[in-house]
Amino acid sequence: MLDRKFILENVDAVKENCENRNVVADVDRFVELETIRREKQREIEGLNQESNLVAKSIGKCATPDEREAKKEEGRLIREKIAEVQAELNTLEAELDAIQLSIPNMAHPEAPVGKDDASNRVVGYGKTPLPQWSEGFEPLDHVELAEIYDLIDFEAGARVAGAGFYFLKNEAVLLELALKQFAIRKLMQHGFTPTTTPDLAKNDVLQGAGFIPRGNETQIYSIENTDLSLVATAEITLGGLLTNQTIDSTELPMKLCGVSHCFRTEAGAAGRASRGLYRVHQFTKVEMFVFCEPNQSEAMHQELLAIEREIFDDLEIPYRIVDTATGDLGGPAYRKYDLEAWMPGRGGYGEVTSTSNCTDYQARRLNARYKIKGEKGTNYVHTLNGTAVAISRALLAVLELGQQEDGMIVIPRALRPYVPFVTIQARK
RNA sequence: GGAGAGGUGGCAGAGUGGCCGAAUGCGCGGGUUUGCUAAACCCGUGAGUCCGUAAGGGCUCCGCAGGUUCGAAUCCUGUCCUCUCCGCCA
Repeated sequence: MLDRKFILENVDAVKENCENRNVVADVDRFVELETIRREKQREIEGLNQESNLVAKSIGKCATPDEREAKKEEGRLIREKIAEVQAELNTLEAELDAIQLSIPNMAHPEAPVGKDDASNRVVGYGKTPLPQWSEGFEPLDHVELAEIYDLIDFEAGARVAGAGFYFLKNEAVLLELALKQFAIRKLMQHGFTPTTTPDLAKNDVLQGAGFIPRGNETQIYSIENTDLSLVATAEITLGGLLTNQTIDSTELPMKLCGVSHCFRTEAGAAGRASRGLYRVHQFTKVEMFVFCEPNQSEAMHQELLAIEREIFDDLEIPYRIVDTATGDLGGPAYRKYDLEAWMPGRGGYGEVTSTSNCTDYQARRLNARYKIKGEKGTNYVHTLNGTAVAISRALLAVLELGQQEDGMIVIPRALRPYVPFVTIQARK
């Protein structure tokens, strides 16, 4: 969330930002309420002071009568405090709701536009688009999965419903290979590997900017608990520093988290994509960084560079997209996506996403840092980026690896991790 | 899952209704002394927030949320977490 004082002092900029991001938030109402809240807050503090003074004076009272009079005085003040406090609580609740709905400010260079139509392509990967002979029709991964017996969507549907799947045979080893490959690469780049819980408390979800319950939620929640299945390890890794103040010497803290990711994909039903592209569960290796504010832009470039390296190594052609304001989501200040070429859909499809969330998540999570020898603390900046989302990466590897002679060739970068170089058809 | 114990500042650890934002020790910062280092000694040392140009002052915070009271780290309720023992289990 944004700082309340910042909102008050930058009303026009905040409103314009909401508009650019295609978000409806009642900023005017916020300003109105926050102004009243501040007055009430001061009133309460004054009353508390009075109350404290009365309480302290009681010990020095000479006579019992004097004592009783003071007690009565204190009692009255307490009643008054309770009254004002109740008003304050009502204000807080409404303020909090509005504050949550106000998105992060956007990077001044992020393309302005209502939706993904305004996304800007800012680069391409090293690998050229595949060239097949005239007349050769590449299959999509669903067809390939059938012929090579790699994924069983029907069994997934029988067991858990549409959007679930069983990986089989070489696909299982490829999942493990992609994980290994990504984790080792990140370790080389100074990331500490972790596996994270696949569940998190709803507070933590909210801190990361996810809404655990509600009609449009992406999140599966666990009945009779305040836990939800995570949609990404970004949630759990961000939660790592909840209510923590760490020393600046520990920054930047670069973490890599492996988790399962669960998404309801509510509202996406109509345009649900075929096969592995949009599924309810997948495995992901995620990058997450806590850093000082002046480091975050450079870190963001570093995360993007690592994503490029991974997909260049996997010999997957892609383009880089600078995400438009309207498509950023709440917490992101700036976001780059890598979109891989997917022959089956004859177009590009998102495979990674890296965001600089500045202090937007940190404020809600209350994640701070302290510089030794200096007074006070400050909010850290948080960044996240996909290293490999297995389902979509696997999709691309299979579709791009298919050969006209009927084999699927595995990218060189993965060969150290699997006991095969090609996959043969089974059907 | 059951029984017990406990959660206090960077750490250890006092504190069972007002003299406590919190003793003491360690650590940390500064200084004195000393060929250097060390030791010894002295001073200082939590965070958030509000008012103020500042000096300074107010408010809040002893896991978290409520409650009792003129007054709560201290009493009560709930909750989370940690430890010990038992049960179960990969």
